[in-house]
Amino acid sequence: MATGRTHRPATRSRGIPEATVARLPLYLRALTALSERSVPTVSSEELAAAAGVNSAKLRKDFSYLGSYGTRGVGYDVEYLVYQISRELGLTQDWPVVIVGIGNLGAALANYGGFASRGFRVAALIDADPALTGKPVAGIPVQHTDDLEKIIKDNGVSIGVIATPAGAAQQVCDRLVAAGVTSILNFAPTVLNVPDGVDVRKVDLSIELQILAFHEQRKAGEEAAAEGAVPAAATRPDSADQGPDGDVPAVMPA
Amino acid sequence: MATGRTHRPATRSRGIPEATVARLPLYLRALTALSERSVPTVSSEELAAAAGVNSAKLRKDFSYLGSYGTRGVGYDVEYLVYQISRELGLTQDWPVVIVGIGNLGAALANYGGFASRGFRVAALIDADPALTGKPVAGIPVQHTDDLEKIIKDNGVSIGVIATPAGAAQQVCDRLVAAGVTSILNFAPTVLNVPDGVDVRKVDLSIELQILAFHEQRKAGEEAAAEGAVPAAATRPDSADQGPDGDVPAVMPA
DNA sequence: TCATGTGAATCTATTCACAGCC
DNA sequence: GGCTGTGAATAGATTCACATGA
Repeated sequence: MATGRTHRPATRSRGIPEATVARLPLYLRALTALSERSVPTVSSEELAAAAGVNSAKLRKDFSYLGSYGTRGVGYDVEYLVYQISRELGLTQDWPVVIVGIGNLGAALANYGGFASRGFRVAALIDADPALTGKPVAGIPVQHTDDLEKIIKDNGVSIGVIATPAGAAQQVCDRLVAAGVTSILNFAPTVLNVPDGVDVRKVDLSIELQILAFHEQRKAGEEAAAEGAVPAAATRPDSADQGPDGDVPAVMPA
Repeated sequence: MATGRTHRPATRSRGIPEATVARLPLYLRALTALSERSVPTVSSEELAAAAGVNSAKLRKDFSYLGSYGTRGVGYDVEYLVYQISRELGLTQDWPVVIVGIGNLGAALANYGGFASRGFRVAALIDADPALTGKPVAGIPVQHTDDLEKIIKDNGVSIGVIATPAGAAQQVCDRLVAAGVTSILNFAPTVLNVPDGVDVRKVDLSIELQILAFHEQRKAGEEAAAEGAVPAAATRPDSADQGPDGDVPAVMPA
């Protein structure tokens, strides 16, 4: 543990940039891997490589947390793991509910990453009475009717929405009314929430569309490198795909 | 379709900011919903509200695509749907493979959003021989051994990785070697890829950790508003969660 | 000597505010 | 009159480059 400081930088955690916060979990994961291999210290260069960022960015990020490194040496792995965990609030237990136990909800319930690092699946909730009582990942599914009670009894402040798009806003409203203040949304919808509630979204089709944009650009550049064809589809298989509206349900809940 | 322009702004699509690209799918979704309700035109204000952004940002975003609106009126819904689809490369067909058909892979295969909007699940691939031939979402799972052939036969350039963390880099390397140039990674690992290959990642535990950070801050501010307790856990249920290493497998593949 | 920590410079993104056009 | 389109202003993030201190 090397540097046994007392620390506590007074006006702590004030104004850590959002971009930095979003990278802390990445650093933490890389550090945890090092910790498991019993690596005692790591340089910004090495850690940055493991986390897939450049070292200047990493050092700047850490500078917002405090001076946790040793010049000429690097960072103490265990100490950093602890500091970042604390900064992220992972030294406490966060009960989480998952609403919508379809394919995706079940996958999330089974996801090992939940159990580790401070998160605990407190309950699974679904609107389908046929699912009520059935265990998924060892946890019996409860009915949506009891949502408010479940939230309150378990002191849940983080909710995961894995329902179809059509149900998401309604579920969201009920979660918020019951006291949830952070939501991870897997449904392909924009959620409206009051101030003070954080929403993060995970959207498969958005990610794919972003990739498609870059793919198209690559194809266009190849063509440009050869010559001609200024602004049209370049791939031979360019076809007009079926109609189909968007707003696809994630899965039946 | 209102404005029947010829368009094609010469040096098109040059330098659309990444942040704008990431929002285009959002606009497209909102526009598609309007289109289904047969709404003919929409103002930046209305569309921005539907997409969950502010109108200045939306107008600026659209300005990178060209001048597709009408002053004093707004935007023609159908026309914009087409322009954004084209910009994103969704007027062509993108065959996609999913590697790792566990809980999550199956959820993705069943996800309706794939089929719509230009993406087609060309193949499902898994390393488990017991799965080979079994249909998931109506598509028979193929064995990893045939990965290269599958990629080439189908002209796949976009791959989705839903394997455990330990297998992800290896799968990634094979996909890239076989010609895939865009990867959507659900495994909790940093993937190393050569230049010219795009990777986007979807990471549940990172999202949760970011939410936990903000939750903790909220709790801290509440406490501060009352007085005292400068920098410690505030929740009554603050507990030191079990040890457990990170790097959790998404599911068996 | 070596790698951190950080001001300064740069690049990117957002917001403002209004000219331009329907 | 009303809404788009966009320069200019601001805010935020990244990168540079080096002083600082173990």
